[in-house]
Amino acid sequence: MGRPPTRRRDRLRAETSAEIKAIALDHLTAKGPEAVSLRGIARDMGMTAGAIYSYFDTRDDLITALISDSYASLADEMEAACTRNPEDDPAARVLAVTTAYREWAITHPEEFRLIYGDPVSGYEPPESGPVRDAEDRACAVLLRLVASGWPMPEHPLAQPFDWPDFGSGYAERVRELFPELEPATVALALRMWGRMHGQVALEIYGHLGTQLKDPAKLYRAEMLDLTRTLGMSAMSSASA
Amino acid sequence: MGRPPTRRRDRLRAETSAEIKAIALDHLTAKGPEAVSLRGIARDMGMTAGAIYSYFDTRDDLITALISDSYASLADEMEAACTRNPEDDPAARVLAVTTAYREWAITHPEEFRLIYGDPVSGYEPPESGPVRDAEDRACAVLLRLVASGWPMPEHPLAQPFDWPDFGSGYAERVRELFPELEPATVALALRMWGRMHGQVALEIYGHLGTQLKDPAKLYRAEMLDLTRTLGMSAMSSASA
DNA sequence: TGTACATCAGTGAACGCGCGTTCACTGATGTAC
DNA sequence: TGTACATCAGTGAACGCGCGTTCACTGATGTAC
Repeated sequence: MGRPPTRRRDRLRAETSAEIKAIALDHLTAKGPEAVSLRGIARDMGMTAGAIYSYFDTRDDLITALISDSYASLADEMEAACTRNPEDDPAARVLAVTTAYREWAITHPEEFRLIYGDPVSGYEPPESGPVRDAEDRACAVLLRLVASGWPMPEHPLAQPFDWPDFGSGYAERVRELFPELEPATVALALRMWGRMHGQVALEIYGHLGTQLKDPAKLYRAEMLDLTRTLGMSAMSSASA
Repeated sequence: MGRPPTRRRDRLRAETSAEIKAIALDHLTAKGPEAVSLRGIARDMGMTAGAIYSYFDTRDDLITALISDSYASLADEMEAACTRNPEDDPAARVLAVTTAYREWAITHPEEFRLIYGDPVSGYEPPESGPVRDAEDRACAVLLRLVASGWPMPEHPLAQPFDWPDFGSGYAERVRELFPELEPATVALALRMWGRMHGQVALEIYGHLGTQLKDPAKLYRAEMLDLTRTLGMSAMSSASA
Protein backbone atom coordinates (compact mmCIF):
# COMPACT_ATOMS: atom_id res chain seq x y z
CA MET A 1 0.00 0.00 0.00
CA GLY A 2 2.76 2.40 0.89
CA ARG A 3 4.53 1.83 -2.42
CA PRO A 4 3.64 4.10 -5.30
CA PRO A 5 1.55 2.21 -7.83
CA THR A 6 4.12 2.64 -10.57
CA ARG A 7 6.25 0.17 -8.68
CA ARG A 8 3.53 -2.38 -9.05
CA ARG A 9 3.52 -2.03 -12.82
CA ASP A 10 7.29 -2.27 -12.81
CA ARG A 11 7.18 -5.37 -10.70
CA LEU A 12 4.65 -7.04 -12.98
CA ARG A 13 6.80 -6.10 -15.94
CA ALA A 14 9.84 -7.64 -14.34
CA GLU A 15 7.91 -10.77 -13.47
CA THR A 16 6.60 -11.23 -16.98
CA SER A 17 10.04 -10.61 -18.38
CA ALA A 18 11.44 -13.25 -16.05
CA GLU A 19 8.70 -15.66 -17.06
CA ILE A 20 9.51 -15.16 -20.72
CA LYS A 21 13.13 -15.98 -20.03
CA ALA A 22 12.21 -18.95 -17.87
CA ILE A 23 10.03 -20.47 -20.57
CA ALA A 24 12.63 -19.71 -23.21
CA LEU A 25 15.13 -21.58 -21.06
CA ASP A 26 12.72 -24.51 -20.75
CA HIS A 27 12.42 -24.70 -24.51
CA LEU A 28 16.17 -24.42 -24.87
CA THR A 29 16.74 -27.23 -22.40
CA ALA A 30 14.05 -29.42 -23.87
CA LYS A 31 14.57 -28.98 -27.57
CA GLY A 32 17.76 -27.05 -28.25
CA PRO A 33 18.54 -23.51 -29.29
CA GLU A 34 16.65 -23.60 -32.58
CA ALA A 35 13.46 -24.35 -30.69
CA VAL A 36 13.53 -21.01 -28.88
CA SER A 37 10.93 -19.04 -30.82
CA LEU A 38 8.90 -16.04 -29.78
CA ARG A 39 5.73 -17.68 -31.05
CA GLY A 40 6.41 -20.84 -29.06
CA ILE A 41 7.10 -18.95 -25.88
CA ALA A 42 4.00 -16.81 -26.32
CA ARG A 43 1.95 -19.95 -26.91
CA ASP A 44 3.16 -21.45 -23.62
CA MET A 45 2.39 -18.25 -21.78
CA GLY A 46 -1.09 -17.88 -23.20
CA MET A 47 -0.02 -14.69 -24.92
CA THR A 48 0.30 -13.35 -28.41
CA ALA A 49 3.67 -13.43 -30.10
CA GLY A 50 3.55 -9.70 -30.62
CA ALA A 51 3.22 -9.08 -26.89
CA ILE A 52 6.80 -10.17 -26.31
CA TYR A 53 7.96 -7.12 -28.19
CA SER A 54 7.02 -5.06 -25.15
CA TYR A 55 9.79 -6.87 -23.30
CA PHE A 56 12.45 -7.65 -25.87
CA ASP A 57 12.99 -5.55 -28.96
CA THR A 58 13.92 -8.55 -30.97
CA ARG A 59 14.55 -12.27 -30.73
CA ASP A 60 18.29 -11.67 -30.54
CA ASP A 61 17.82 -9.52 -27.45
CA LEU A 62 16.07 -12.38 -25.74
CA ILE A 63 18.86 -14.78 -26.68
CA THR A 64 21.41 -12.34 -25.35
CA ALA A 65 19.54 -12.16 -22.05
CA LEU A 66 19.52 -15.96 -21.93
CA ILE A 67 23.24 -16.13 -22.55
CA SER A 68 24.15 -13.58 -19.94
CA ASP A 69 21.90 -15.19 -17.34
CA SER A 70 23.45 -18.57 -18.04
CA TYR A 71 26.97 -17.31 -17.99
CA ALA A 72 26.29 -15.50 -14.73
CA SER A 73 25.01 -18.70 -13.17
CA LEU A 74 28.17 -20.51 -14.25
CA ALA A 75 30.35 -17.75 -12.83
CA ASP A 76 28.38 -17.92 -9.58
CA GLU A 77 29.08 -21.63 -9.27
CA MET A 78 32.77 -21.15 -9.88
CA GLU A 79 33.06 -18.34 -7.37
CA ALA A 80 31.14 -20.30 -4.77
CA ALA A 81 33.28 -23.40 -5.30
CA CYS A 82 36.38 -21.27 -4.85
CA THR A 83 35.43 -19.53 -1.66
CA ARG A 84 33.99 -22.71 -0.19
CA ASN A 85 37.59 -23.91 0.24
CA PRO A 86 40.27 -22.32 2.40
CA GLU A 87 42.54 -19.81 0.76
CA ASP A 88 45.67 -21.60 1.97
CA ASP A 89 44.72 -24.80 0.16
CA PRO A 90 45.08 -23.84 -3.50
CA ALA A 91 44.95 -27.45 -4.70
CA ALA A 92 41.55 -27.92 -3.09
CA ARG A 93 40.36 -24.71 -4.69
CA VAL A 94 41.56 -25.74 -8.13
CA LEU A 95 39.83 -29.08 -7.85
CA ALA A 96 36.64 -27.51 -6.58
CA VAL A 97 36.49 -24.84 -9.26
CA THR A 98 37.30 -27.14 -12.14
CA THR A 99 34.81 -29.69 -10.89
CA ALA A 100 32.20 -26.96 -10.61
CA TYR A 101 32.84 -26.01 -14.23
CA ARG A 102 32.26 -29.53 -15.46
CA GLU A 103 29.30 -30.16 -13.22
CA TRP A 104 27.55 -27.00 -14.25
CA ALA A 105 28.04 -28.06 -17.85
CA ILE A 106 26.65 -31.54 -17.21
CA THR A 107 23.68 -30.10 -15.37
CA HIS A 108 23.00 -27.37 -17.94
CA PRO A 109 24.22 -28.82 -21.22
CA GLU A 110 22.05 -26.63 -23.42
CA GLU A 111 23.15 -23.51 -21.60
CA PHE A 112 26.74 -24.61 -21.97
CA ARG A 113 26.16 -24.96 -25.70
CA LEU A 114 24.52 -21.58 -25.75
CA ILE A 115 27.55 -19.94 -24.18
CA TYR A 116 30.37 -21.83 -25.80
CA GLY A 117 28.77 -23.31 -28.89
CA ASP A 118 27.48 -21.99 -32.16
CA PRO A 119 25.92 -18.59 -32.09
CA VAL A 120 22.22 -19.15 -32.65
CA SER A 121 21.23 -18.63 -36.28
CA GLY A 122 22.49 -15.24 -37.30
CA TYR A 123 22.98 -14.01 -33.78
CA GLU A 124 25.83 -11.55 -33.23
CA PRO A 125 27.29 -11.25 -29.72
CA PRO A 126 27.59 -7.72 -28.36
CA GLU A 127 31.08 -6.42 -27.69
CA SER A 128 30.49 -5.53 -24.07
CA GLY A 129 27.69 -5.83 -21.52
CA PRO A 130 26.56 -8.45 -19.04
CA VAL A 131 27.85 -11.38 -21.11
CA ARG A 132 31.34 -10.03 -21.08
CA ASP A 133 31.01 -9.23 -17.40
CA ALA A 134 30.21 -12.85 -16.60
CA GLU A 135 33.10 -14.05 -18.72
CA ASP A 136 35.38 -11.68 -16.86
CA ARG A 137 34.15 -12.97 -13.53
CA ALA A 138 34.80 -16.59 -14.50
CA CYS A 139 38.19 -15.63 -15.79
CA ALA A 140 38.98 -13.78 -12.57
CA VAL A 141 38.34 -16.89 -10.53
CA LEU A 142 40.93 -18.78 -12.54
CA LEU A 143 43.38 -15.91 -12.24
CA ARG A 144 42.92 -15.83 -8.48
CA LEU A 145 43.57 -19.55 -8.33
CA VAL A 146 46.84 -19.44 -10.18
CA ALA A 147 47.82 -16.24 -8.48
CA SER A 148 47.44 -17.61 -4.98
CA GLY A 149 48.66 -21.11 -5.63
CA TRP A 150 51.42 -20.61 -8.08
CA PRO A 151 53.10 -17.25 -8.02
CA MET A 152 56.53 -18.36 -9.23
CA PRO A 153 57.08 -17.77 -12.92
CA GLU A 154 60.33 -19.69 -13.03
CA HIS A 155 58.35 -22.91 -12.85
CA PRO A 156 59.10 -25.31 -15.72
CA LEU A 157 55.53 -24.89 -16.97
CA ALA A 158 56.12 -21.21 -17.48
CA GLN A 159 56.66 -19.95 -20.99
CA PRO A 160 57.97 -16.57 -21.98
CA PHE A 161 54.89 -14.38 -21.99
CA ASP A 162 54.73 -10.65 -21.78
CA TRP A 163 51.95 -8.11 -21.40
CA PRO A 164 51.86 -7.16 -25.09
CA ASP A 165 50.93 -10.77 -25.81
CA PHE A 166 47.50 -10.12 -24.34
CA GLY A 167 44.62 -8.05 -25.61
CA SER A 168 45.21 -4.53 -24.37
CA GLY A 169 41.81 -4.07 -22.74
CA TYR A 170 42.11 -7.46 -21.10
CA ALA A 171 45.66 -6.85 -19.87
CA GLU A 172 44.56 -3.58 -18.29
CA ARG A 173 41.67 -5.12 -16.44
CA VAL A 174 43.85 -7.96 -15.18
CA ARG A 175 46.61 -5.68 -13.92
CA GLU A 176 44.07 -3.57 -12.14
CA LEU A 177 42.58 -6.58 -10.36
CA PHE A 178 45.86 -8.37 -9.69
CA PRO A 179 48.73 -5.89 -9.69
CA GLU A 180 51.34 -8.46 -8.68
CA LEU A 181 50.61 -11.00 -11.40
CA GLU A 182 53.26 -12.07 -13.88
CA PRO A 183 52.26 -12.37 -17.53
CA ALA A 184 53.36 -16.01 -17.50
CA THR A 185 50.87 -16.64 -14.73
CA VAL A 186 48.04 -15.09 -16.70
CA ALA A 187 48.97 -17.31 -19.61
CA LEU A 188 48.80 -20.26 -17.28
CA ALA A 189 45.30 -19.35 -16.18
CA LEU A 190 44.17 -19.33 -19.78
CA ARG A 191 45.79 -22.70 -20.32
CA MET A 192 44.01 -24.01 -17.27
CA TRP A 193 40.79 -22.81 -18.84
CA GLY A 194 41.69 -24.67 -22.00
CA ARG A 195 42.29 -27.91 -20.14
CA MET A 196 38.99 -27.66 -18.33
CA HIS A 197 37.14 -26.69 -21.44
CA GLY A 198 38.61 -29.31 -23.75
CA GLN A 199 37.39 -32.41 -21.97
CA VAL A 200 34.10 -30.83 -20.97
CA ALA A 201 33.31 -29.67 -24.50
CA LEU A 202 34.18 -33.05 -25.97
CA GLU A 203 31.97 -34.72 -23.40
CA ILE A 204 29.00 -32.38 -23.76
CA TYR A 205 29.06 -32.68 -27.53
CA GLY A 206 29.12 -36.45 -27.30
CA HIS A 207 32.68 -37.18 -28.38
CA LEU A 208 33.84 -39.05 -25.29
CA GLY A 209 30.83 -41.26 -24.68
CA THR A 210 32.05 -44.10 -26.87
CA GLN A 211 35.53 -44.10 -25.47
CA LEU A 212 34.90 -43.72 -21.77
CA LYS A 213 32.54 -45.30 -19.30
CA ASP A 214 32.99 -42.48 -16.80
CA PRO A 215 34.30 -39.20 -18.26
CA ALA A 216 34.43 -37.75 -14.75
CA LYS A 217 37.31 -40.07 -13.93
CA LEU A 218 39.47 -38.87 -16.79
CA TYR A 219 38.63 -35.28 -15.93
CA ARG A 220 39.57 -35.80 -12.30
CA ALA A 221 42.87 -37.36 -13.35
CA GLU A 222 43.65 -34.39 -15.59
CA MET A 223 42.81 -31.87 -12.90
CA LEU A 224 44.78 -33.74 -10.26
CA ASP A 225 47.78 -33.64 -12.55
CA LEU A 226 47.20 -29.96 -13.02
CA THR A 227 47.45 -29.23 -9.32
CA ARG A 228 50.47 -31.49 -9.06
CA THR A 229 52.19 -29.85 -12.00
CA LEU A 230 51.45 -26.49 -10.49
CA GLY A 231 53.37 -27.62 -7.44
CA MET A 232 50.37 -27.73 -5.18
CA SER A 233 50.05 -30.58 -2.79
CA ALA A 234 46.84 -32.36 -3.62
CA MET A 235 46.56 -34.13 -0.29
CA SER A 236 43.47 -32.35 0.86
CA SER A 237 40.17 -33.37 -0.64
CA ALA A 238 38.25 -30.48 -2.08
CA SER A 239 34.61 -29.96 -1.29
CA ALA A 240 32.98 -29.28 -4.62
CA MET B 1 34.93 -46.01 -75.59
CA GLY B 2 35.96 -49.33 -74.16
CA ARG B 3 34.06 -48.65 -70.97
CA PRO B 4 30.48 -49.85 -70.71
CA PRO B 5 28.08 -46.93 -70.92
CA THR B 6 26.61 -47.58 -67.50
CA ARG B 7 29.89 -46.40 -66.08
CA ARG B 8 29.33 -43.07 -67.73
CA ARG B 9 26.00 -42.62 -65.99
CA ASP B 10 27.59 -43.64 -62.72
CA ARG B 11 30.38 -41.17 -63.22
CA LEU B 12 27.98 -38.34 -63.94
CA ARG B 13 26.02 -39.30 -60.89
CA ALA B 14 29.13 -39.23 -58.75
CA GLU B 15 30.13 -35.88 -60.18
CA THR B 16 26.75 -34.30 -59.51
CA SER B 17 26.76 -35.74 -56.03
CA ALA B 18 30.20 -34.24 -55.44
CA GLU B 19 29.04 -30.89 -56.79
CA ILE B 20 26.09 -30.88 -54.42
CA LYS B 21 28.41 -31.48 -51.50
CA ALA B 22 30.88 -28.88 -52.74
CA ILE B 23 28.21 -26.21 -52.99
CA ALA B 24 26.77 -27.22 -49.64
CA LEU B 25 30.24 -26.79 -48.19
CA ASP B 26 30.51 -23.35 -49.79
CA HIS B 27 27.26 -22.30 -48.18
CA LEU B 28 28.38 -23.75 -44.88
CA THR B 29 31.65 -21.86 -45.03
CA ALA B 30 30.05 -18.63 -46.15
CA LYS B 31 26.99 -18.46 -43.98
CA GLY B 32 27.04 -21.16 -41.34
CA PRO B 33 25.29 -24.46 -40.87
CA GLU B 34 21.76 -23.07 -40.87
CA ALA B 35 22.34 -21.72 -44.36
CA VAL B 36 22.77 -25.16 -45.85
CA SER B 37 19.39 -25.71 -47.51
CA LEU B 38 18.43 -28.00 -50.34
CA ARG B 39 16.64 -25.15 -52.10
CA GLY B 40 19.66 -22.89 -51.84
CA ILE B 41 22.01 -25.52 -53.19
CA ALA B 42 19.66 -26.35 -56.04
CA ARG B 43 19.39 -22.65 -56.87
CA ASP B 44 23.17 -22.34 -57.13
CA MET B 45 23.35 -25.41 -59.34
CA GLY B 46 20.61 -24.30 -61.67
CA MET B 47 18.49 -27.22 -60.58
CA THR B 48 15.21 -27.85 -58.88
CA ALA B 49 15.17 -28.55 -55.17
CA GLY B 50 13.41 -31.84 -55.75
CA ALA B 51 16.23 -33.06 -57.99
CA ILE B 52 18.54 -33.38 -55.01
CA TYR B 53 16.40 -36.19 -53.71
CA SER B 54 17.89 -38.42 -56.41
CA TYR B 55 21.20 -38.05 -54.61
CA PHE B 56 20.36 -37.72 -50.94
CA ASP B 57 17.25 -39.18 -49.39
CA THR B 58 16.93 -36.31 -47.01
CA ARG B 59 18.64 -33.17 -45.83
CA ASP B 60 20.14 -35.00 -42.87
CA ASP B 61 21.83 -37.46 -45.21
CA LEU B 62 23.53 -34.58 -46.96
CA ILE B 63 24.68 -33.13 -43.66
CA THR B 64 26.03 -36.51 -42.61
CA ALA B 65 28.01 -36.70 -45.84
CA LEU B 66 29.39 -33.24 -45.17
CA ILE B 67 30.43 -34.19 -41.66
CA SER B 68 32.15 -37.39 -42.69
CA ASP B 69 33.98 -35.66 -45.56
CA SER B 70 35.14 -32.94 -43.21
CA TYR B 71 36.20 -35.29 -40.49
CA ALA B 72 38.07 -37.41 -43.04
CA SER B 73 39.95 -34.33 -44.23
CA LEU B 74 40.95 -33.52 -40.66
CA ALA B 75 42.10 -37.09 -40.08
CA ASP B 76 44.10 -36.92 -43.32
CA GLU B 77 45.90 -33.81 -42.12
CA MET B 78 46.72 -35.38 -38.80
CA GLU B 79 48.02 -38.57 -40.36
CA ALA B 80 50.09 -36.64 -42.86
CA ALA B 81 51.58 -34.42 -40.16
CA CYS B 82 52.49 -37.50 -38.18
CA THR B 83 54.22 -39.44 -40.93
CA ARG B 84 55.95 -36.32 -42.22
CA ASN B 85 58.19 -36.54 -39.14
CA PRO B 86 60.57 -39.36 -38.24
CA GLU B 87 59.27 -42.11 -36.03
CA ASP B 88 62.15 -41.78 -33.60
CA ASP B 89 61.33 -38.13 -32.88
CA PRO B 90 58.07 -38.38 -30.97
CA ALA B 91 58.22 -34.79 -29.78
CA ALA B 92 58.34 -33.53 -33.34
CA ARG B 93 55.41 -35.74 -34.21
CA VAL B 94 53.35 -34.51 -31.29
CA LEU B 95 54.02 -30.90 -32.19
CA ALA B 96 53.25 -31.52 -35.86
CA VAL B 97 50.02 -33.37 -35.21
CA THR B 98 48.69 -30.95 -32.62
CA THR B 99 49.59 -28.02 -34.83
CA ALA B 100 47.83 -29.69 -37.74
CA TYR B 101 44.71 -30.06 -35.60
CA ARG B 102 44.63 -26.39 -34.78
CA GLU B 103 45.52 -25.25 -38.26
CA TRP B 104 42.88 -27.35 -39.88
CA ALA B 105 40.37 -25.81 -37.48
CA ILE B 106 41.53 -22.28 -38.26
CA THR B 107 41.38 -22.96 -41.99
CA HIS B 108 38.02 -24.71 -41.84
CA PRO B 109 36.22 -23.14 -38.91
CA GLU B 110 32.73 -23.97 -40.11
CA GLU B 111 33.69 -27.57 -40.71
CA PHE B 112 35.20 -27.71 -37.26
CA ARG B 113 31.92 -26.42 -35.85
CA LEU B 114 30.06 -28.96 -37.91
CA ILE B 115 32.08 -31.82 -36.44
CA TYR B 116 32.48 -30.69 -32.87
CA GLY B 117 29.71 -28.17 -32.41
CA ASP B 118 25.97 -28.28 -32.16
CA PRO B 119 24.25 -30.88 -34.23
CA VAL B 120 22.46 -29.01 -36.99
CA SER B 121 18.78 -28.43 -36.15
CA GLY B 122 17.29 -31.76 -35.33
CA TYR B 123 20.07 -33.76 -36.87
CA GLU B 124 20.86 -37.10 -35.21
CA PRO B 125 24.32 -38.59 -35.73
CA PRO B 126 24.42 -42.21 -36.84
CA GLU B 127 25.98 -44.73 -34.47
CA SER B 128 28.50 -46.08 -36.94
CA GLY B 129 29.63 -45.39 -40.48
CA PRO B 130 32.15 -43.07 -42.13
CA VAL B 131 31.89 -40.41 -39.44
CA ARG B 132 32.91 -42.84 -36.76
CA ASP B 133 35.63 -44.21 -39.01
CA ALA B 134 37.20 -40.77 -39.34
CA GLU B 135 36.98 -40.22 -35.60
CA ASP B 136 38.69 -43.56 -35.07
CA ARG B 137 41.45 -42.62 -37.49
CA ALA B 138 42.10 -39.31 -35.74
CA CYS B 139 42.07 -41.08 -32.42
CA ALA B 140 44.49 -43.70 -33.71
CA VAL B 141 47.00 -41.04 -34.64
CA LEU B 142 47.02 -39.78 -31.06
CA LEU B 143 47.31 -43.30 -29.72
CA ARG B 144 50.26 -43.98 -31.99
CA LEU B 145 51.92 -40.81 -30.74
CA VAL B 146 51.64 -41.64 -27.09
CA ALA B 147 52.41 -45.29 -27.76
CA SER B 148 55.68 -44.60 -29.54
CA GLY B 149 56.81 -41.67 -27.46
CA TRP B 150 55.71 -42.58 -24.03
CA PRO B 151 55.26 -46.26 -23.35
CA MET B 152 56.05 -46.24 -19.64
CA PRO B 153 52.99 -46.17 -17.43
CA GLU B 154 54.90 -45.50 -14.25
CA HIS B 155 55.29 -41.90 -15.35
CA PRO B 156 54.01 -39.34 -12.80
CA LEU B 157 51.32 -38.25 -15.30
CA ALA B 158 49.87 -41.73 -15.27
CA GLN B 159 46.68 -42.34 -13.36
CA PRO B 160 45.22 -45.69 -12.42
CA PHE B 161 43.23 -46.65 -15.50
CA ASP B 162 42.11 -50.07 -16.49
CA TRP B 163 40.41 -51.53 -19.56
CA PRO B 164 36.95 -51.62 -18.00
CA ASP B 165 37.17 -47.84 -17.70
CA PHE B 166 36.78 -47.57 -21.46
CA GLY B 167 33.81 -48.25 -23.68
CA SER B 168 33.92 -51.93 -24.51
CA GLY B 169 33.76 -51.54 -28.29
CA TYR B 170 36.42 -48.87 -28.16
CA ALA B 171 38.71 -50.87 -25.88
CA GLU B 172 38.49 -53.82 -28.26
CA ARG B 173 39.39 -51.79 -31.31
CA VAL B 174 42.30 -50.18 -29.49
CA ARG B 175 43.74 -53.46 -28.23
CA GLU B 176 43.48 -54.90 -31.70
CA LEU B 177 45.40 -52.00 -33.24
CA PHE B 178 47.91 -51.60 -30.41
CA PRO B 179 48.24 -54.84 -28.50
CA GLU B 180 51.04 -53.60 -26.26
CA LEU B 181 49.31 -50.46 -25.02
CA GLU B 182 48.66 -49.89 -21.34
CA PRO B 183 45.27 -48.51 -20.32
CA ALA B 184 46.98 -45.55 -18.67
CA THR B 185 48.51 -44.68 -22.01
CA VAL B 186 45.15 -44.75 -23.75
CA ALA B 187 43.83 -42.42 -21.09
CA LEU B 188 46.73 -40.13 -21.76
CA ALA B 189 45.92 -40.01 -25.48
CA LEU B 190 42.40 -38.90 -24.65
CA ARG B 191 43.76 -36.26 -22.31
CA MET B 192 46.04 -35.06 -25.06
CA TRP B 193 42.99 -34.75 -27.28
CA GLY B 194 41.31 -32.70 -24.57
CA ARG B 195 44.22 -30.32 -24.31
CA MET B 196 44.32 -29.79 -28.04
CA HIS B 197 40.61 -29.42 -28.29
CA GLY B 198 40.12 -27.03 -25.39
CA GLN B 199 42.18 -24.15 -26.65
CA VAL B 200 41.14 -24.67 -30.25
CA ALA B 201 37.44 -24.77 -29.42
CA LEU B 202 37.70 -21.66 -27.26
CA GLU B 203 39.53 -19.89 -30.06
CA ILE B 204 37.23 -20.98 -32.90
CA TYR B 205 34.16 -19.95 -30.93
CA GLY B 206 35.64 -16.55 -30.21
CA HIS B 207 36.45 -16.86 -26.52
CA LEU B 208 40.16 -16.17 -26.67
CA GLY B 209 40.19 -13.24 -29.09
CA THR B 210 39.81 -10.59 -26.41
CA GLN B 211 42.41 -12.06 -24.13
CA LEU B 212 45.15 -12.96 -26.55
CA LYS B 213 46.81 -11.22 -29.45
CA ASP B 214 48.16 -14.47 -30.87
CA PRO B 215 46.37 -17.61 -29.71
CA ALA B 216 48.90 -19.72 -31.63
CA LYS B 217 51.55 -18.73 -29.11
CA LEU B 218 49.63 -19.98 -26.12
CA TYR B 219 48.78 -23.15 -27.99
CA ARG B 220 52.41 -23.74 -28.87
CA ALA B 221 53.40 -23.21 -25.25
CA GLU B 222 50.82 -25.74 -24.09
CA MET B 223 51.90 -28.32 -26.64
CA LEU B 224 55.57 -27.82 -25.87
CA ASP B 225 54.83 -28.46 -22.24
CA LEU B 226 52.94 -31.55 -23.27
CA THR B 227 55.94 -33.05 -25.02
CA ARG B 228 58.14 -32.07 -22.13
CA THR B 229 55.81 -33.54 -19.55
CA LEU B 230 55.66 -36.69 -21.61
CA GLY B 231 59.39 -36.94 -21.25
CA MET B 232 60.12 -36.26 -24.88
CA SER B 233 63.01 -34.04 -25.76
CA ALA B 234 61.54 -31.13 -27.65
CA MET B 235 64.86 -30.11 -29.18
CA SER B 236 63.93 -30.97 -32.71
CA SER B 237 61.67 -28.57 -34.54
CA ALA B 238 58.70 -30.26 -36.07
CA SER B 239 57.69 -29.66 -39.64
CA ALA B 240 53.98 -29.06 -39.52
C1' DT C 1 22.81 -50.17 -88.43
C1' DG C 2 17.94 -49.63 -86.90
C1' DT C 3 14.13 -50.00 -83.95
C1' DA C 4 11.30 -50.78 -79.63
C1' DC C 5 11.70 -50.50 -75.00
C1' DA C 6 13.51 -49.41 -70.16
C1' DT C 7 15.79 -46.48 -67.16
C1' DC C 8 16.10 -42.56 -64.54
C1' DA C 9 17.87 -37.52 -63.83
C1' DG C 10 15.59 -33.53 -63.61
C1' DT C 11 11.06 -30.48 -63.92
C1' DG C 12 7.67 -27.52 -61.99
C1' DA C 13 3.99 -26.96 -59.31
C1' DA C 14 2.00 -27.72 -55.12
C1' DC C 15 1.52 -29.18 -49.96
C1' DG C 16 1.79 -27.35 -45.25
C1' DC C 17 4.75 -25.53 -42.00
C1' DG C 18 6.46 -22.14 -38.43
C1' DC C 19 8.82 -18.27 -38.19
C1' DG C 20 9.92 -12.82 -36.92
C1' DT C 21 7.91 -8.67 -37.19
C1' DT C 22 4.38 -4.82 -37.72
C1' DC C 23 0.30 -2.30 -36.62
C1' DA C 24 -4.10 -0.30 -35.58
C1' DC C 25 -6.87 -1.52 -31.72
C1' DT C 26 -8.93 -2.35 -26.89
C1' DG C 27 -9.33 -2.15 -22.22
C1' DA C 28 -7.55 -2.35 -17.79
C1' DT C 29 -4.43 0.14 -14.68
C1' DG C 30 -2.64 4.22 -12.87
C1' DT C 31 -2.50 9.66 -12.40
C1' DA C 32 -3.91 14.46 -11.51
C1' DC C 33 -7.04 17.57 -10.12
C1' DT D 1 -14.45 10.46 -3.15
C1' DG D 2 -15.20 11.36 -8.09
C1' DT D 3 -14.11 12.40 -12.70
C1' DA D 4 -11.29 13.20 -17.03
C1' DC D 5 -7.27 11.86 -18.96
C1' DA D 6 -2.78 9.25 -19.94
C1' DT D 7 -0.30 5.18 -20.05
C1' DC D 8 0.74 0.97 -21.88
C1' DA D 9 0.39 -4.39 -21.77
C1' DG D 10 -1.66 -7.33 -24.62
C1' DT D 11 -4.81 -8.52 -28.95
C1' DG D 12 -5.50 -10.46 -33.38
C1' DA D 13 -4.89 -10.26 -37.93
C1' DA D 14 -1.89 -9.74 -41.48
C1' DC D 15 2.80 -9.30 -44.08
C1' DG D 16 6.28 -12.01 -46.53
C1' DC D 17 9.63 -15.35 -45.97
C1' DG D 18 12.18 -19.78 -46.97
C1' DC D 19 12.02 -24.15 -45.87
C1' DG D 20 11.71 -29.82 -46.67
C1' DT D 21 9.28 -32.90 -49.10
C1' DT D 22 6.05 -35.13 -52.60
C1' DC D 23 4.48 -36.29 -57.12
C1' DA D 24 2.93 -36.87 -61.78
C1' DC D 25 5.47 -35.66 -65.76
C1' DT D 26 9.04 -35.22 -69.67
C1' DG D 27 12.80 -36.23 -72.30
C1' DA D 28 17.33 -37.58 -72.90
C1' DT D 29 20.41 -41.56 -72.25
C1' DG D 30 21.32 -46.30 -72.44
C1' DT D 31 19.97 -51.45 -73.63
C1' DA D 32 18.53 -55.58 -76.25
C1' DC D 33 17.44 -57.65 -80.25
